Amino acid sequence: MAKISGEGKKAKKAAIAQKAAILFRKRGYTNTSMRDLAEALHIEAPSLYNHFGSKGEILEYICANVASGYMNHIEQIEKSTKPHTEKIEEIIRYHLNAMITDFDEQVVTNHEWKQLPSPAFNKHRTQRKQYEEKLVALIFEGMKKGAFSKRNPRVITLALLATVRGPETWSKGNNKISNSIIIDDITQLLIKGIIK
Amino acid sequence: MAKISGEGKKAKKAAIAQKAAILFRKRGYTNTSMRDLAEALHIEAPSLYNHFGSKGEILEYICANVASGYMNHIEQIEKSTKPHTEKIEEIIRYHLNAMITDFDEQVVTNHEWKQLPSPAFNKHRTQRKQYEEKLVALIFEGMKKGAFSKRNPRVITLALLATVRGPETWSKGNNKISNSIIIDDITQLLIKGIIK
DNA sequence: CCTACCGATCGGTAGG
DNA sequence: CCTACCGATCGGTAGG
Repeated sequence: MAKISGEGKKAKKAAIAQKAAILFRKRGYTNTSMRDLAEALHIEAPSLYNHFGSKGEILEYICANVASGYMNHIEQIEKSTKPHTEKIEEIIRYHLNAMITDFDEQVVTNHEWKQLPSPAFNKHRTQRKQYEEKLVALIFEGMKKGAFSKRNPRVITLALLATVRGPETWSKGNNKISNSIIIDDITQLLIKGIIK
Repeated sequence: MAKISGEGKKAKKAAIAQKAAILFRKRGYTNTSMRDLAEALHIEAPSLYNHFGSKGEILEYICANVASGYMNHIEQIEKSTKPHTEKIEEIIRYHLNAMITDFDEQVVTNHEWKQLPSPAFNKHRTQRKQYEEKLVALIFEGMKKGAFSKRNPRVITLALLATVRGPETWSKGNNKISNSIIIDDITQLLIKGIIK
């Protein structure tokens, strides 16, 4: 008798979400039907509803995972006593590394989170706002301490967050460039631009 | 008797595309139906087909306008004899200014160009690639001349293009920040990061 | 620019 | 996990 709940169920759920992330990234969330996703998993569309209550819940699963990764990381950074330049550098590297290693989930979250169903949408939006505020505070502190050039801390924060999304648009042809060069060059560009 | 062709026709076409850009940006291209667009224009959906052959042609109209703006600008820059730092600064400022003044069209083009119908898709992709190559060349020259820090020119190009898209994600709440601060702070961040 | 309408496809449910 | 199926909505056409 096969297990119908527990570990097997959770693993199947994760497998569905992983495949969904690939399709959602390639074709977009709205352009990917539950039939497309089912076909990629070699099952029929209604079977998906044994694992997720709706299409929106699959997106929610993906976005929540990504968001909690970022929140956990920045909370760790806040606790540390490192200089601000190092803190910002670690955050930049976390973003770039996440973008490269969890490419599909990251891109889908950034592009499609506004299509999250209602309660999940508000929760996710709040998390993004909280993350942004933590980063603004870190950058503002660095400016006050004289480590960073004095500019509008919110503009710098949003520019940093935009830059670090760069690998999103990388085409296959650019993949000749190694991950470490991508991470190092972008990190240095940003740090050099931010510090005094 | 109303004119049924010429200037009036062209103006109506532009008006449809402008409204479409607003809706496509807010809800996404796929999530905006021809009925939604028609309603916003106070006409019936089938009437739209007197101005555009398909939904895809509306997207094509928007993306082609944006693309030609960028191509014309960089070709002007290539012709000039200014130092490389000034050239790059002008390009950065063009991007930021375009993003702020043609917000909807710019965001829609960046987010939805991959949904362009087949011939337009290939044309637009080629234009983006050409633009990218021109920018890589400019940055590589600047590095060779010793004006810019030596890094992978393609990584720097793609990071620059990502950064300059920052205002895309600006929320209304951040609009307390003036456009000139946004443009100046991001330009300075990037130039400082790029130069030697 | 409108009314009337079509075939295709969608997310999701019933029932097993 | 499947078959059978539904109501809603979509892009687009016919014909005026």
